[in-house]
Amino acid sequence: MPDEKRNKIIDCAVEEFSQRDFDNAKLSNIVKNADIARGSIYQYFEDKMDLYLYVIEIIKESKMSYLESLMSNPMDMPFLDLFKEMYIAGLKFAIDNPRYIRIFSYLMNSRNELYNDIFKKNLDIAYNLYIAMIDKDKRKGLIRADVDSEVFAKIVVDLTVNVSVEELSIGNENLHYDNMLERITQIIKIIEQGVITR
Amino acid sequence: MPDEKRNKIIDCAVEEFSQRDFDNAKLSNIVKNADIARGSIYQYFEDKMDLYLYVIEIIKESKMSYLESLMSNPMDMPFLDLFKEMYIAGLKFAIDNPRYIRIFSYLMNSRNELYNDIFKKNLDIAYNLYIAMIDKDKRKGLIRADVDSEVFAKIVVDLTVNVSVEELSIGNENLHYDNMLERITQIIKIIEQGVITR
DNA sequence: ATAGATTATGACAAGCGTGTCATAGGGGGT
DNA sequence: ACCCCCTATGACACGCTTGTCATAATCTAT
Repeated sequence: MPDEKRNKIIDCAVEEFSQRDFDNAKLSNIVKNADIARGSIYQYFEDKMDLYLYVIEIIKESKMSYLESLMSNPMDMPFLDLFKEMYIAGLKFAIDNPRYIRIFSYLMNSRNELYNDIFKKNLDIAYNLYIAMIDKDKRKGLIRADVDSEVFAKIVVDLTVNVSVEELSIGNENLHYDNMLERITQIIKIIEQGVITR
Repeated sequence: MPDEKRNKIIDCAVEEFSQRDFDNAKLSNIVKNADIARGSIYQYFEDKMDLYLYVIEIIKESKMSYLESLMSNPMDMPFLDLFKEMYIAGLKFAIDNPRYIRIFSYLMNSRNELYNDIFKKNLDIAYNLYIAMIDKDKRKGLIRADVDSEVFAKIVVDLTVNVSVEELSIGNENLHYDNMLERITQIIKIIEQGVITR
């Protein structure tokens, strides 16, 4: 399990899976870049899928570390504050780990069972958490009672999902922290106040 | 070019491409379902990609027919009215053509050159049109001047893109017109008025 | 130094896909 | 009835991939 070589394999796997989706990623490229024999990979991993899942696990853990501080007690802050913090955390993660984002992007877009296992589940959890928080804010009088909680939560989920993935996968180079911070501020302003003249 | 058989091929191609992305779609399945010989397909189409692009073209035309009435003079109506109409048109298209939606979904998520050619270009056009319309509404006093036009346009594009694709690709069966109409009404309400207590 | 166990290697088998092509089949005109 | 042209056919060549496995190299313990 522990190994210098293992890490090289994983690094090259991350590189390959960030350039091609699972089906199109080639073990041959990975072994070539890692400078090992084809057979060696099977010393460390069951098969291609096993290697892939290992990479996914690493990414999930990394992403979690960015969100940890927020998730400790999410119900303590107003929903829109949490949204902003999560957006920013996701942004930092994306900036720090562009390869991870591309891998997630491919996975998210594959829409197969894997997607459901890894993503959909978490999005549903977030969606339901959001609804609960929105309802709490309604009771506190922070959010208007006539706003549809589910629709609002869905909008937020949609926007969150699109953040990093879209920016990076299009090969956008102007993903700078300050630009993005300005953008999330504007998004939240629109969500808070709406767009029409009052 | 004109043929009964050609239509059968196309129908089976639509079926196959709606179940698998381009790479995973198999010509073998198409010819099997169309009940023709493998070689026959090459009588009508250059290769797999040629067939695919033909299908994409059909879908684009179909989608256009749903949007046509709206696009005649889009600048005549307030932006949010146009957004609502487009959302509804997209919805009708999705309900009428679930297979087309899945094909588009796969393409949209592939994020390769093809995506850029077929999708990105159109989204950029829409995005810029939206910005122009938002600015016009600002001048008319319908939309507040302090709203960031680009961010607003981007939110709308994001939401529009996600409509049909997301609903259908997740295999959602509760994509009913009335539900969706209610939803877009709520979305627009949030965008118009915001969510915070005033 | 040596035996034995563990790990590395890369040629190769097996599978699966597309696109081809020699051959067969079908009209329509004479 | 015959010929000719055009379309249909499906076996097959070719390419590309993953995972295997006999063999070689390396390490470890005595």
